[in-house]
Amino acid sequence: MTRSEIKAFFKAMRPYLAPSTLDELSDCCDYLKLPKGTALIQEGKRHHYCYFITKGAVKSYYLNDGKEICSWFAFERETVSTIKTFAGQPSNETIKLIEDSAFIRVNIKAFKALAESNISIGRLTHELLIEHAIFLEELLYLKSKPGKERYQELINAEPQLLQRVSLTDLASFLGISRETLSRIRSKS
Amino acid sequence: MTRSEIKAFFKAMRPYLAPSTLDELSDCCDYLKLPKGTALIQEGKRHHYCYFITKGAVKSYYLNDGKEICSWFAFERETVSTIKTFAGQPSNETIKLIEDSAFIRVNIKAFKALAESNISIGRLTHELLIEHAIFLEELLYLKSKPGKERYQELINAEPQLLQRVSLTDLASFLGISRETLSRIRSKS
DNA sequence: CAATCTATTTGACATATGTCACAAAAACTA
DNA sequence: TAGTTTTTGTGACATATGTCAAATAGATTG
Repeated sequence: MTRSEIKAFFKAMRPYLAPSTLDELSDCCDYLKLPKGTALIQEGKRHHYCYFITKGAVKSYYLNDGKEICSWFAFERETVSTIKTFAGQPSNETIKLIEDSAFIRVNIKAFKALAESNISIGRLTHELLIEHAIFLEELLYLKSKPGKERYQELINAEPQLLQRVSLTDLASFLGISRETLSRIRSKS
Repeated sequence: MTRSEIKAFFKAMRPYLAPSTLDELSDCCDYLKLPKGTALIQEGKRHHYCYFITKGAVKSYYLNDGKEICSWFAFERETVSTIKTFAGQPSNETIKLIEDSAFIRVNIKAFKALAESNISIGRLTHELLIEHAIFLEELLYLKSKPGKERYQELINAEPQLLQRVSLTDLASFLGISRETLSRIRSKS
């Protein structure tokens, strides 16, 4: 992916970013492709990058009694990091690729420095934080419902999930057992 | 509460705020006392203020099939708003006082304008957003556990909750029925 | 393509939790 | 304080969900 493609990516994401801002931003970025199964961020470790998915898919999870609990999935054009990473603290989640994927990667320190010197990048990080919080609130709302409704609402809102996420991961995300998910699906 | 008490409140909250910044900030604030039961923010409506609790307690909830589902509680020195309110959108939660309470109130537009003109207020709003996101992630983590553990971890982390929150609200927050909470409590 | 491995489905069963009804306790109110 | 309302606790029961084991389907590899 060329530098001008990186700029086009951010321009599509936030049309308000001026050409000079896109120059500054893309200077801090690099591009990388990684195979399915790679861990982008690991539970318990500090990381220094924020990622934007240009192709592929990831899941975020943490371990509870040795069992993976999925907290979310992300796909093309979505921003991927953990808030703890953003805050400079060790992550409490692992982010792993569930497909061969490609990312634009930004160093968080450089990103924050830019945000302080360039007001529209400041606006971008502010908006990313607000969107992340809204996303988390929607997750909480979803998770407050009974399992059956959780599945149906989710599939209604994002039918493409079923094509790209294993039912095992989906069940753990929904907070129900694989078997229960299978039964919910066979009845509807 | 006098203007200098308001300044002292923010100074205690963020020691990095300079006297001149505290002046600017406190100019946008007012102070108000409200009785138990008052709704600070209502589901479906747009609101224009962010609150800081100086005394008292609130709960946030939304309705599902006519039933209240508590999403969080907040107490002295905590910041109270909804992220949707912050984003200028109608709130999807109602925030109601569960004790007679007192607040410092800031107009969100003025707060955001200050954040753009004064870099340390910008830092403050940025930090508030990050803390809110971390708070939501911890809630999600808590809610991914079985009901019994949710209760025990919560009471372990915040024993004072039991003194200030009704068991009905606590059960709805934990996502279990009142009766189940009562049984969990009587066994432990 | 056969062989192997992984993911998903199904059955049987135990258990946790919700619901409803009612009792007891506590908090308000006049 | 007595009466009323609200909150909390208990019992009985139905049901949803988890767990374990095994079968089936699907994917991957040589």
